[in-house]
Amino acid sequence: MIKHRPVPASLDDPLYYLENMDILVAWVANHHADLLTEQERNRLAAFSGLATGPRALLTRMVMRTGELFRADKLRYPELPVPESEALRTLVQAGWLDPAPELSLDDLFRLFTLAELRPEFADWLQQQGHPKTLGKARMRELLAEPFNAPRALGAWLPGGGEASTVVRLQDMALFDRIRLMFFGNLRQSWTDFVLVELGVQQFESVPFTPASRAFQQRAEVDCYLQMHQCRERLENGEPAVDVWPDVPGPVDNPWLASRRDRLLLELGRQAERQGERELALEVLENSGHREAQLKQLRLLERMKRFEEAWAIACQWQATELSDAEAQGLSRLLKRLAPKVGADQPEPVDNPPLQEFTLTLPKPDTGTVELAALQHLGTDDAPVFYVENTLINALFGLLCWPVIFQPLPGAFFHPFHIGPADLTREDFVARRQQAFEQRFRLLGTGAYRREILDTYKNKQGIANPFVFWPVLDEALLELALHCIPSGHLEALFRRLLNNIKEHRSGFPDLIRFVPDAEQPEQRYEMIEVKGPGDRLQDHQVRWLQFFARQGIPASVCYVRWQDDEARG
DNA sequence: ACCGCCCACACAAGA
DNA sequence: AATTCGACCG
DNA sequence: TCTTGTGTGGGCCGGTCGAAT
Ligand SMILES: [Mn+2]
Ligand SMILES: [Mn+2]
Repeated sequence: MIKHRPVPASLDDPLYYLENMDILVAWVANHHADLLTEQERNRLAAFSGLATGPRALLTRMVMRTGELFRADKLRYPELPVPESEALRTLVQAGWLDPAPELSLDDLFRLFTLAELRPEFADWLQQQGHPKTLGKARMRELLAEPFNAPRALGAWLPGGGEASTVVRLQDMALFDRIRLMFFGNLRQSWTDFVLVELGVQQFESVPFTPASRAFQQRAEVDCYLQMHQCRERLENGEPAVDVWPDVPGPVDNPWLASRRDRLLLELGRQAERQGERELALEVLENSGHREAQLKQLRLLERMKRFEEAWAIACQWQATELSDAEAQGLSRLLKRLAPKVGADQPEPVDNPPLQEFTLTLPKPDTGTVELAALQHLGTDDAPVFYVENTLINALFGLLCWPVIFQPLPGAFFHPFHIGPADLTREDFVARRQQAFEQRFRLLGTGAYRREILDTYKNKQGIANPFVFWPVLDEALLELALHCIPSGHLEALFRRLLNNIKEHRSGFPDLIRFVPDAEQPEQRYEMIEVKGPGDRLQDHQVRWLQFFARQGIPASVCYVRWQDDEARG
């Protein structure tokens, strides 16, 4: 029987992890063979040809961190053969290097302080260091004099024979197939297990065997190369050294936006490392909004006002998102006097509702909870929901649209949402389906629909639904109190830019189910403690609420004790 | 749905 | 000596 | 004083066990 969908192994099988690996390898060999080199295909075939014991042990190593392992730390009683025998086979078949060169760092990761201390005791004593050095300090001291890699026998001539260290040879290949299968490197073998355990549930969306994350090998290579760049940055490597290895501009929009984000991070690091010219170049090459703004701010700080002004003006002449307009107008306001231009006319932002509360400072709990306690009554209960409520109402109403089996949207059984969720054309590809769901808001059928979906899909992952904060009573209250016209306005803005508009909602929502006016049965409240301030995207939602007549306000909290002093 | 986001909070600098 | 941290596991 | 920018820290199954401080 041909498997159209990889199904995780039962955990009753003691070799469940091997079955999962076999499933993944077979899936890749069947559906991604054209993205592999001849050599890689042969290697995978050789893997599948290994006997159970060695294959299982190799899988265990692939699933663990790093490439180096002490043989005496590989203890897997479920194997059908002794570990030593499986190891021999793997060495003979070229999967393991039995005598790898180890750096000092490798050595210190593999062996404990107690094991290392006697080996370096004499040397440290000669240098006049105390015997009780910690592991990190000891490694620092040894780093320079012992910077050359050595085989284990040369590091530990005394006690070394008790232990062997092996190096996994083909980790890059296993990372590559994991990437091709999942379409990312954040998911892994453990996703199979979490599903079996019931910790995670994913919607079952049909996908054709032909649907996959990558169409060309060059795309996979590009992803892997950018991933390496990011890792190097995280390890503190200077931005100048990483920049030459960043792939050039790419056509694939998904990879292009990943590249934009990488360049933003690279630019940040460059700036922090004092490489201003590099930062400018890198940020200019990123299409990311924050990168563009950062480039302008850096020019401003370097007093290159004319340059910044020119770019900013050019940018402002294009179609701007709310966020761009917001960031750009702040810049233009500062730049105008520097270049002798007129102050740009201020955009007429609607005023926001505000009020101040003075509360006793609670010993425990957050400022949001303190405000909630104070504001909530039996007739007007208050909930601390932030983004979760509106997002959930949207996710539940539009469930079938979100999980519509479009080409390229789903390609393995472990998707939280469609792969193209934050891509430019996500909504356009589903416009009719969304409109159809929104029509339910006009007929009143949406309440039933949302509550039914809440019951039927309980616990199943959805990028808009955070299950632990929801319950039926909250949903019913929300559906009673929030007019459907408001919901439609909120949902349409959300769809307008999912990435930017799924967050920034106020902390609290207050329901007044018995209010006369249907428009006044609820109110959203953003709480700000002393020293906190509204974030940009919070302001943008609040301004939207104000323009739409959606009740919302900002609650500034002061602590009673501070006030006496202040 | 990309080791990233989504929040509050802390500190600095310039107007 | 007691606590914190992280790798590993199902 | 206000505004604005920037950097930080926590939390991501839950439990066990070894290692480090
Ligand atoms: Mn909040
Ligand atoms: Mn708040």
